[in-house]
This record gives sequence, structure tokens and C-alpha cells, in this order.
Amino acid sequence: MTNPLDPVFSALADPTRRAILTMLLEDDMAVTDVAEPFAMSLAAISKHLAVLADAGLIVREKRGRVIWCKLEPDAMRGPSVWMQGFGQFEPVDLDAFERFIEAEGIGADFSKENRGPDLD
Amino acid sequence: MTNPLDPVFSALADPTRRAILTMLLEDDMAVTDVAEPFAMSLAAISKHLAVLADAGLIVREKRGRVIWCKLEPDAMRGPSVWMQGFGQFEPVDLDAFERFIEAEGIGADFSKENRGPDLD
DNA sequence: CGCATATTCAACCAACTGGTTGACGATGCC
DNA sequence: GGCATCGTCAACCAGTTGGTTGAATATGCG
Repeated sequence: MTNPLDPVFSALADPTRRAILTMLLEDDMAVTDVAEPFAMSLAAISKHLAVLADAGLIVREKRGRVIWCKLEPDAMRGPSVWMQGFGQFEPVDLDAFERFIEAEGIGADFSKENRGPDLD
Repeated sequence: MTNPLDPVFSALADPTRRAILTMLLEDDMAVTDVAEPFAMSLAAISKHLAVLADAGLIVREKRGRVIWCKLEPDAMRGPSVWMQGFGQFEPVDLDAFERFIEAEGIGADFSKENRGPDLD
């Protein structure tokens, strides 16, 4: 796993982690706040954040007793360039991006709120 | 794993699979020829190709007794757009792409040829 | 100090991954 | 027909992943 593209692509392969990144697009967040919308333990989220940090996609900075998570989009540059080399995709279609965020955003399967009884 | 970005990102997380994709950038290839430069069994490569096909990144077409693998770069469009939304990276830096191919290309750790004794 | 909050650590578990080998089915060729 | 080649399948294995819970650490606050 010596290749620099590996950790980024595998970090991005998990929908929970992608959701976290889109949350951080809004603003820096404390670990507890990152965890809040998800239906899993704080420890699990903590591990996800470690994966993202190892990939360089976020940095965690301790201030007082809370750890702030900050998006580090530069880590995506390499993988992004790599992919663009294949497809010659047109640059930065922000509308398309919005649709993706909408489609998979934190509101999707992951949040506690949307997990009522399956049948209604 | 219902999200369409998942299979593509996880397919791309493996260096062997990325190497295969860059090989297919040159030209369509038969499974046996894809496997040739790698130091692993044909069955292993066959599985990698299945992962790539499931992600939509290649198609496999049987002609006679050989199965031809063809790159399907359109499958990268979604993930590429998703990533560009984060970084606002400048479009299609082909030089940078060349450097990546160079750096991780099939000549790297994966080929049989480059696997002499570790110390020299 | 003593308690509450924020986060990680450690042990554990089930499921998935990436590889192996050997057998198998399908096709082409003499 | 008989043999070689192409590729997948099935069973197996070790290591990794994504989650859990409970204890531990670190900081802030009255």
C-alpha cells in the first residue's frame, strides 16, 4: 500500500466517510458534532475520522477538550487529476456536484432521524 | 452499499486494478494479456477484472475463446465530479496525469520483471 | 476537589478482501 | 476426436475492515 492514491481512494470508498466530508464542506466541526447525525457509536466515527486523517483528507486539531475537524481538500488533487486523465471530463460542473451531494448527503440512510420503524 | 460512488471508489483503491486501467488506456486487451505483467495468478486477475466490471469501469466482451477488456471511463465521471466539487481543481492537467502514470504505472512493484532479490 | 464532557483505546466479532490451488467448461486447431 | 488454450468457479486461507462495548485519559467547571 505504498502508493499515495491508495489511502485516499479507500477512504472515499465508504459512504459514511464521504458524508462526513460533505458535512465538513460547510464548516469545521467537533468530533461529537460530526457523530451526532449518524446511527453509530462515537468510537466508530472516531475511527472513520482517523482513516480520513491518515489519508490527509482532514486534519484534527485539539483546542481545549474538543478536537476540531477541518477539511483538507488538497488531498483529493492527486486522485482527481488521475481520474480526469482517463475521461477528459469537463471541468467543475457544480450543478452536477450539487446533485451528488443531494443524492447521497447526510440525510440519506445514515442519519438517526430517518430511521423510524421500517413499515408505516 | 447502495450508493453508486461506492463500487467505483473501492475498485480504484487497489493499485493492481489501477494499473490494469492504465494498461487499458493504451488498448483493449485479452484477460491473459492483462495478467501477463503481474506476479499473481490468472484467477486473481480475473477477480480484479470482475470488480472493475461490476463498478462499470470496464466491459468484457467474449469473441471466440478470448474475452476482451475495454476501458469504460464514463464510470469515473460521477466520482470525478464529486471530488472536483471539493477542491475546485483546475481542469485536466495532463502533465500531472503523466507523472502519476509514470509513478505508479505497471512497471512499478507489481510486475514479475522487477522482482529480483530485494538487496543488490 | 469532584463531577461532567470529549475523545480515544483495547478487546472482541462478523463480514469482506485479495490471494492461492485444482477442477471445470468452452473454444480453436490438427 | 483429441489436445492445448482461455477463462471462470469453488473451496480455502490469512489479513483487513467496520462495527460493538467498556474502560481509560484529558480537559473544563462549580
